[in-house]
Amino acid sequence: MTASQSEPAVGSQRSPRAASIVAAARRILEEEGRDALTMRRLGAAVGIRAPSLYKHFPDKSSVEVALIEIGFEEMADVLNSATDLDGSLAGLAAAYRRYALAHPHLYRLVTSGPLPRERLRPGVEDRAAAPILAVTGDPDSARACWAFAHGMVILELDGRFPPGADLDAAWTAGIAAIDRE
Amino acid sequence: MTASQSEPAVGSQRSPRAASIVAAARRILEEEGRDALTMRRLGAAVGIRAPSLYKHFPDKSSVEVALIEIGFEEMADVLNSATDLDGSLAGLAAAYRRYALAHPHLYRLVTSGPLPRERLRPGVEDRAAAPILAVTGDPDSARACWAFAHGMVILELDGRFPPGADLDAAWTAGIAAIDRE
DNA sequence: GTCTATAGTGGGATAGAC
DNA sequence: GTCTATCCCACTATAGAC
Repeated sequence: MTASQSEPAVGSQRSPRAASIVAAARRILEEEGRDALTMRRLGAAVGIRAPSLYKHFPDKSSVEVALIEIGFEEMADVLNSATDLDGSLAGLAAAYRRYALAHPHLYRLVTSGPLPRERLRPGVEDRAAAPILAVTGDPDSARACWAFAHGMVILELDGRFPPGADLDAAWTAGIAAIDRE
Repeated sequence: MTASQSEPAVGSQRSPRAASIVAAARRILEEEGRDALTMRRLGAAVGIRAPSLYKHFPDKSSVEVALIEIGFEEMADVLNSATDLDGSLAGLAAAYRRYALAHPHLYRLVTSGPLPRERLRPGVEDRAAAPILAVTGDPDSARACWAFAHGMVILELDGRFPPGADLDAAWTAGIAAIDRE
């Protein structure tokens, strides 16, 4: 603990300027999607020119990595809270879905495509996964459970279910199956 | 039936030139991924300049739509064959996974992001979904089942499971849960 | 730490000649 | 149906002045 002031754990260890850049990046991502997050757009959002951003971050992917870490941390918080309140698989699943639907573009950034694991702060990914493992018991069931939840969410976000589909019922059916374990 | 010769159902209703363009597009997609599929690259693969492609397709997305239709049709074939041979959920799931892993980039194109349903030949999507519905019985379970399978596949393709994860075991755990229904 | 200027790359698509 | 020439766009990133 070398920090001289209390501060949010998230985004850690950076200058205030860098923190405001990450905050702006998050705003752009969440409001307009991943393609809208460009260095020009990000510079404009924070009030400087794109090239100046490179004084704070070595490249664009470093900004994205910061966002991915935030997403994992928030997911960990959300799932831990759900477990504390409820303890049921259904409660955990509902919390997972709620977070993903509330932050679709951040969820996508965190869960889709290759993950630069070596650039993440250690343990960040595991802390988000822990609540699922805790409720299912074994790792294989946890992975199956996560795959189900991720599949449901990403198909919903992508509009892949038929227009009239009852997704609550599909979630319930899936959870019931797992729970019968 | 107005066709005067026997022909593969796939890619249908187009000039031979257009068919060869789609074939080349598929090759590029499968071998190098979606980003590699550009009009310049596609023209080169088929031996003409990019602008000439626009005599055969109105735009790039039309080529992609043709590929999506092919993907759906092949998936329908694969799942129907699995059902005919076996009839078990496990057999169906294995066929689903096998096809996706054999054609990762095509699978992604078909199942990820927004789907231009109105541009697809009618029924193409439903025919791929039918075998899953047939084995699960009700639509809610079918959607849960599909979400599980898609989640497992896409997380595997994206390298999202931990390096040592036993994915066969995770599949088995998920299928066992659904089967206990 | 900010700027301007710019390099370098690549993309989709159109016009008009042949 | 193919070509050349070209437009217009957008992006990441760097150089060098201030």
